[in-house]
This record gives sequence, C-alpha cells and structure tokens, in this order.
Amino acid sequence: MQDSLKKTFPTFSNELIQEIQEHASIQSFKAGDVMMRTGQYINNTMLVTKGQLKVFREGENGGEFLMYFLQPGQACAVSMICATKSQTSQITAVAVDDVELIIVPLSLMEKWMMEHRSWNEFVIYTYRIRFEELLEVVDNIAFRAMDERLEFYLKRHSDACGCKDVKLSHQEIARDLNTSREVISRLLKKMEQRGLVQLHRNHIELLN
Amino acid sequence: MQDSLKKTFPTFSNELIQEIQEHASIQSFKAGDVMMRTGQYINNTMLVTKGQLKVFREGENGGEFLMYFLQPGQACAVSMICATKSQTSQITAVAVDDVELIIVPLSLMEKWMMEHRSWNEFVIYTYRIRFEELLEVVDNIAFRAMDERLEFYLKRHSDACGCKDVKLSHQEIARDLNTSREVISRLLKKMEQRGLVQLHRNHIELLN
DNA sequence: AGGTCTATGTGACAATTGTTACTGTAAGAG
DNA sequence: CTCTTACAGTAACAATTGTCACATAGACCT
Repeated sequence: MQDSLKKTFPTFSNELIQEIQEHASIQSFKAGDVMMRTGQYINNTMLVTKGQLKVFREGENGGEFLMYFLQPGQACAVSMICATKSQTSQITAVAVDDVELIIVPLSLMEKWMMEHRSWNEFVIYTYRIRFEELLEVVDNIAFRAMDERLEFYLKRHSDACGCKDVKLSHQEIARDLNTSREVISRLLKKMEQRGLVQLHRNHIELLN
Repeated sequence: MQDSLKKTFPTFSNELIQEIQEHASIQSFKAGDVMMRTGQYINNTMLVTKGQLKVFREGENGGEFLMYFLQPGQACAVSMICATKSQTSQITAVAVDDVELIIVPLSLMEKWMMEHRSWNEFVIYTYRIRFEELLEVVDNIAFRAMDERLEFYLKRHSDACGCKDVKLSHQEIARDLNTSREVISRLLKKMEQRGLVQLHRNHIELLN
C-alpha cells in the first residue's frame, strides 16, 4: 500500500503516509454503487486511490445535476466541508468504475492540518481545484444553452475515459444534465446531422 | 486600526494582527466602483473591513451573473485562488457601498499559512463558506425557474441591507440574473398581483 | 410649461425546453 | 425462436424565456 499511496499522492510526506497507513481505513465500491447520498451524515474525508466517481447535486424535487468527476489522487472537497462541520452531505457520489477510497476521520483531518505541511497544502489545493471546477459549472448553466452544455458534457466524458466513445444512454445523459431524455435525443440528432457524432445504441461516437 | 481589525476579524491572533498592520496596505473604493475586473492580473488577497461588494462571473458574450456578496470580516476566495497561482481574475467585483479593503500580498499570504494558525483557519473557513455559497448558486440556476430565482434574489438583497426596500431598477436586476429587463418587469408584475411586492420607481417594496 | 432623460408596462412573436404519447427496434432471457 | 424490456426516434403541444416594438410615466433641468 505504501508504494501505491506514494504514487497516487506524490506530494505527501513520508511521515504523513506513515500516519495514513496507521490510522486510516480503506473502503471499496463497485461500479454503479451510490457511495454517498444527500442527507447522509458525514464525519470523514475521502481520498480516491482507484477508479473514478461522479459527484451530483440533488434538487428538492428529485432532480440531479452532475458537478464533477473525481480521479485517483483527488479528494472530495464537499466531504471536507461537511466533515469540518460534522454535517450531513449536500451531494451524492456514484462510482463510475470500481473505486477504492481512503477514509480519514474528522479528528485526524484537523490534527494533520497543523502537523503536516503536505496535508495542509493538499487540503487547500483540493478546495482550489473544486472551486474552479464549480465556477466552470456555473458558467455552463448560467451562460450556455442545452446544446452547448451537451457538447461540453460529451467532451468531458471522452476526456475522462480517454477514448472517443461515450458509453451512456440518452436517459443517463438527461439525468446528469437535469433535463429529459427527449431533449437529449433531439439535440444528439442535430449533432449527428452536423457531423459531430455518430449515434449507436448505448453509446455515442465522437467524430472529428 | 488595531481595534477595528480586532472587531472585524475576531479570530485573528494578536501576532497576526500585528503583522497585518506592519505589512498590509489599505485600499478604498466608492460605491459603484469596479474593484476588480475579469482578466485583471492578481497577486494579492483582499479582506473586507468596511462596506459591501458584489462578486460576478462574466460570460464570453458580455453577460454577467451575480454569485455572492462579501461583507466586512470576509475575504474573496477567488482572489485567494488566483493569488495562489498568480493568475488573472476570473470574476468581477463591484462596490455596493463605500468599501475599505486590506491588501495582503501573495508572498505573505503563503508565509502566514504556516506561521499563524488563525490565518490558516481563516483561509480554510473562507474557502468553505464560498464553496457552500457556490453550491447554492448552482442549485438556483440548475433547479429553479426565473420566477423563483427572482424571489430568492430579492430576499437576499433585503437581508443584505436589513430593510424591506430593494433599491434597484429592473435593468440592474436583469443584469445580475443574466436575463432581460422585460422578463424581470413581467415577473415582478406577477409578484405584485400575488401580493408579494409593491412596485415603485427605482425601488421594490417587499410585503408580507 | 416644455423638453429630455430614464424607468417601466405591455403586446406580439420567436426560440428553446419540457411533456405527452406513441412507434419501432435492438438485446437479452427463457 | 419468441417474449420482454430498455433504448431511441419523433410529432404535437405547452410553458418558459428572449426579443422587438412601442407606449406611458415620472424625474429633472431650464
């Protein structure tokens, strides 16, 4: 574990890695698992060591909205925030692949802040990255229409998986963008006519 | 200045306040001044000591979008982010009242992080508060229609000024919500018919 | 009073998005 | 192979929002 930790979190000091090994636990999830749900009580922070996960915001009436992905080497800023106040989660997290996490309890999270410079910097870095990501999310919904948001969404997915095929149904895309399946079908069809994508069953091939 | 600093930032240690007095400078703005513009180069963090300011996100095509207010005792999280990377600003800030700021250069900002626990906690706290605020913003635009967003906007303004009168033209409101004046007029008229507000020239009175 | 702003009201229409209803079709189970 | 189910296409309509055009009204100056 030490080696993989050092690889995934290269900025962590040796002492910090030592502490993590001694005190933190590991948790695994299968692809598709709901790892955290809105309203759930949280008192630890999660570091991603393997796999990829999606973080959603949920509306009162059951709507969902994809905010960002988390990759190995990253941490969930929302879990840090909630953990700090020992609050309930304001987001839902779903495993995209099989995921492995390091669980850091609140007490340690605060203790390390003063003891390990590399932890402190990691926390600040995490806030910063997520904050910037959220700014982009705000941009997208505030300034762009659904067609542009869809294009952006597809590009992000293709970047995340490193290939030109997005293996999602129209229904799943609609959920992530908080709209309806029909709207997505309509817009995808237009994109196909413009030669941007090739539509297949259960996956979309990006051209160009 | 020492007393007012201590009052506005009660969590700061005496040593930190001492350092601020020695090294930081003060800057003033008049109501309506644009304090920071998208694209401007930033290498310091700003702490609000007096007055109130609005923070906007700007779209490519000239649109604006109000994200949050900053009050005395708070700091601009975006300026922290940009300062950390010595980047250009991704937001626009406008003074609502006459505003007074403490300017903390990047070098000190980083130095204090390790030297002053109260500064470190303040930075974390600032990220946390702004992050939560941004989550609310995302909620509003992702899950709510313009009429609800308008109601929320008016309530926020009335809270901010502590009175039941919002002294804004329809045009200004439209800019803040990134829509058109006509839409705001229309929705306000409906609110008036529902007995929620009383419309006057250049200000809106909240009832109930 | 008359003139000149700016703010507001409003109707008509376009564009986008949401909703309903129904069709066809591919994939997988038995 | 056939049945079932999930996925995708599409037409028609509703609702919301954006845009254009123009009317009205108050504020302010001279």
